[in-house]
Amino acid sequence: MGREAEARRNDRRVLDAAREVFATQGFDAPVSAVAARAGVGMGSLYRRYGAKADLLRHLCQLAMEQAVEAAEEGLANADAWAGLAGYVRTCVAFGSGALAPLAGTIETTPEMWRTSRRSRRLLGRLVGRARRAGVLRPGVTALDVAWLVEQFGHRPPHSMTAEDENVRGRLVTIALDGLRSSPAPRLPGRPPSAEHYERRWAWHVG
Amino acid sequence: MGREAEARRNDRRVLDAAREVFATQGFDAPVSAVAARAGVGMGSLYRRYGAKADLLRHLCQLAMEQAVEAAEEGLANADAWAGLAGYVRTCVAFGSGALAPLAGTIETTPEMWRTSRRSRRLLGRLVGRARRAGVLRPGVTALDVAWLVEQFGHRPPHSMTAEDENVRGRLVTIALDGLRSSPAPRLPGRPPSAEHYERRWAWHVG
DNA sequence: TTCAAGCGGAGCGAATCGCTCCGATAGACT
DNA sequence: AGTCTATCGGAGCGATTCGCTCCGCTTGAA
Repeated sequence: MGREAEARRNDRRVLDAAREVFATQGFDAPVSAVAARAGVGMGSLYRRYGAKADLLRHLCQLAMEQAVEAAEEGLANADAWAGLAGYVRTCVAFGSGALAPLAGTIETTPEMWRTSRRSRRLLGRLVGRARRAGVLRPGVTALDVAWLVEQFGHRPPHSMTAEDENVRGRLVTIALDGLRSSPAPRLPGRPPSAEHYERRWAWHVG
Repeated sequence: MGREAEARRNDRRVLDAAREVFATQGFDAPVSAVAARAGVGMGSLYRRYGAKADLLRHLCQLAMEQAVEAAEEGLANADAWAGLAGYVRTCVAFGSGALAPLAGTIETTPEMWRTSRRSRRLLGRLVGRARRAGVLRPGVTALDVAWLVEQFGHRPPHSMTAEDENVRGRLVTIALDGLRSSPAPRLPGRPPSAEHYERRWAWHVG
């Protein structure tokens, strides 16, 4: 195997190892654990990613691209409900919300913001279509769905504002009504705000 | 204020501060942060709790007692569904599942095991009553409800076994059906096992 | 056979954390 | 009022951990 091929194989291994190590040990797991898991030396890892934050950013970017892909697949489904349900299942399955604890701990690149917004725009279309088809519970917004996805693969949030409580109250109602064998009433509280959803990712220096 | 009263006040302050600090910063937050938040010196904190693990164990114990109380309140409600729903809402509200990441990181005392089992027995009665009343979705077990509560106040799990996937698949279905304005089908997968539920808390030395 | 590009991992410096120890403080008792 | 002493607060110690660098070694190419 040539050096070039080995480099590509190493990059793949590092990415897989990073996903697994950070998912199981949390994001403050040592970089050496990632390198060991990948069967790669620290030197190779740090030549590819100049710092731990770079690796984490790349992981975020890949996860968001995966979410975009899931949304496009959902929209490709002719059945509006099956498309939305498939999106949620897919995102939860690959742990889309698992990177949420990183919010505010790493600097976000413009590319990350672009991908995030693209993902949310696609989800908006998915939800809007379901609403127009009449298969969606009244009052449910795209951000409700985004929060729901994120909640399923989440450690306790780093800050619990009144808006967070509002969001959680909605999710609890959803889960409760899913549990109950009866028709579903309208959701309580206010719809989540996009500003609140984004603000968590603002980087706090120092 | 007498020394005795000050000691009691300090104990309360430490507990409140610990809950807040660990909830917002995670369980590896420094003990000094708890002391600072409580407005108490390290000496006072460490005289009451000989080690950080002692403080965490006490926090677990209190949370489980709160869950027991919530279950008893639920059973006191004549309406079987309202009782169960109230239990879930209460547990999620005070972050009953927030201590789950501690599983396996601290030694569990016999008293903790007793309270845990008492809590689950009460939840079993709550769920059984709802089932007999016909207000509960078919196939839902007490542990389904326990997992659901825990999932809503959770960072990404430390280990993702096949059984974890099974559990998560159930929760996703519940949440999805809560989202959907249609009657709810039977839950997929197998019911969660009590052994799996408990095993996470086995202490791994070293 | 020689060269150098790329690899692995030992180890450094810094930062952090759990916990101890002791001077300061303020009720309790005479 | 004066003394005693139980309790308080927090500076600092020792140990651990982690991000990252640096260098000797491997291995494919010329």
